[in-house]
Amino acid sequence: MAVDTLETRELRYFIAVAEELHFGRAAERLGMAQPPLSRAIQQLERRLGVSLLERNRRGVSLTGAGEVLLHEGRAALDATTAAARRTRRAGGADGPGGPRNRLVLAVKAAGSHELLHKLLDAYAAEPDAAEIEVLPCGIGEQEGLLRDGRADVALMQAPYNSLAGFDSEELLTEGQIAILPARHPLAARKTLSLADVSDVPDLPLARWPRHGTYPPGPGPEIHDQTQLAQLIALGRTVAVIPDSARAWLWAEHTAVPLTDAPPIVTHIAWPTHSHSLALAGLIRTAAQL
Amino acid sequence: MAVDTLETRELRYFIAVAEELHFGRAAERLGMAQPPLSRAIQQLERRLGVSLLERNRRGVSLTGAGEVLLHEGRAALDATTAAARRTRRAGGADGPGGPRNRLVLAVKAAGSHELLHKLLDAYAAEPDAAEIEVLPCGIGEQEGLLRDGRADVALMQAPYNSLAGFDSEELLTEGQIAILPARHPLAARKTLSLADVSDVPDLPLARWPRHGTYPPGPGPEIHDQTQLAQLIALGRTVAVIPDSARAWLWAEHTAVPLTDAPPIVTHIAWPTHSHSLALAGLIRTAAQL
DNA sequence: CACTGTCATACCCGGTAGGTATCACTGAGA
DNA sequence: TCTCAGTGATACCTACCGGGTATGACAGTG
Repeated sequence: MAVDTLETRELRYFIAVAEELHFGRAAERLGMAQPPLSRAIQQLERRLGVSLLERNRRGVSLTGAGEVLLHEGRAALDATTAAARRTRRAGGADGPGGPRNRLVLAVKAAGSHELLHKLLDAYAAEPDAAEIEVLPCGIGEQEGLLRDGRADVALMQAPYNSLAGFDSEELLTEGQIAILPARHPLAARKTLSLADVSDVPDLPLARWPRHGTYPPGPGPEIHDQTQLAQLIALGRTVAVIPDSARAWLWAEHTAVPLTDAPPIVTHIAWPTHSHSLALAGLIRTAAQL
Repeated sequence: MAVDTLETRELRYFIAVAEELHFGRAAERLGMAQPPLSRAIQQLERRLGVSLLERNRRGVSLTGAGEVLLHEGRAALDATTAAARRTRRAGGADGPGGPRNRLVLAVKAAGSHELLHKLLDAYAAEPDAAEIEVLPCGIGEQEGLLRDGRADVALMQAPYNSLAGFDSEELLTEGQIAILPARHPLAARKTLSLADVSDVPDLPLARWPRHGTYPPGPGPEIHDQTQLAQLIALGRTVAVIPDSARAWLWAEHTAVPLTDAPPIVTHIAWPTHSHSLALAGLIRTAAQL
């Protein structure tokens, strides 16, 4: 085989080993036995002429080239499965008799709710609108969904989401508010600054994941909106979130505008190389909102 | 095999057929016989549950799903070979004893010459600079080189190059000049407007390829700088190019500033997901120029 | 109505991916 | 020091499947 060709199978195998750093567990995850996996990785290293893994006593670690292949390979594997998924969708293979024209729109669950509603209504009114499947996802999951083809287009909020590697169009800029327990003293204020809410001893700031990891700090780690709402209602934390979140405030919550928080810009984003007519229509509709 | 997995081999095969629209020629290009290729495509269609090609009398054409797979598949295949190439480079597999740390920088041949010189000098002065291999390329080839891993980073000029899908940093903004045959009447002017040079009957404007194709028009199609220079010297054409091109003017050329041409912005650009230390150093150096 | 061009089918073969059994090595305890 | 557990590598076998050749089916053409 050519020296700069990789089979998808080889990528899957290497990524499994590189993530587990253990041939046995990687083989189990791949649903195969350990020896053929060892051999496949050896063949890969031999063909590339590069050592990818350091087999030292008690374990495996990545070489520099291995790090590169792990990152580049993930991107390549995502692109490959994206190709398969989008092709299947384009062919209407989702279900028998399913619509031939469908877009999957990834949205952070309960985020940008009002904007999403307006967008869907406006697009549905278009003459030859495709069917839009709304795919609710966790915080910061949109990038991965676009990359591996589970979604075609997403609503993202800068700077929470990274727009790097996607094309995008600005939709909405909004300020941020602090959401506090209604009974907390700070809830009585007309406005607050970031400094006011970031160092309250009895009310540590909630922490959101950024690119898969949580920043350090005393506050609770947040996975979804509901959990956050409950923790605030219980008086355990305070959150800084976009203005449109007022839509889901509870009775025990109080929203106070923040004077100095960075504005949140909601974008509609899609993979750079996309060029389907349905997607173009959706983007045009969104840009006219 | 899982229904949303594609083997690299299948992608190569399908893309060949989709580009040739002819099984026999595609098989020849792939260095194999036609029957196994036909069978492979059938298996692919069956596994995806999607029809990709329309085999009608006298030829083959793409279905909608086929179009999607052609585009997405090209991106995926590029990403895969990029992974292989960059891994090999990271492991120093380029040559025996070759340096472990090397970046390939794609530059339009003879473009941004002065800037490139400054960049290379400044970077070489850095304490732990990697080796930079300058890869001269044709007009608008940088994008492909970055995508399939033949290059790690490129100098691109907006709006000639499309920065979509890459991260980039602005380096230089410059105006444009018209390069004319020295003996032409227009060469005597102090300044010109785009209108002045775009409709001169005896001096049709040279045409550059944009994304692989040439815009229509009477002027000659330009492939490289030297050819352009010669055609201008012969009095056959006029070109509108960035100010820094004064560096390679011939004696028979005259440069006249254009008052209303869009400015050219040279960027340094790299694949979004890159994160090597060497690349980060080069970008930092470039941003400080 | 032969003839040509094109893709599909039938059938065969060899390479290789994957399985099982086992080895070689190393670190941890008793 | 001597097991013993844990890990990756090796040896060997089998079955599948990717690829080749020969040929068929069909349509358009002179």
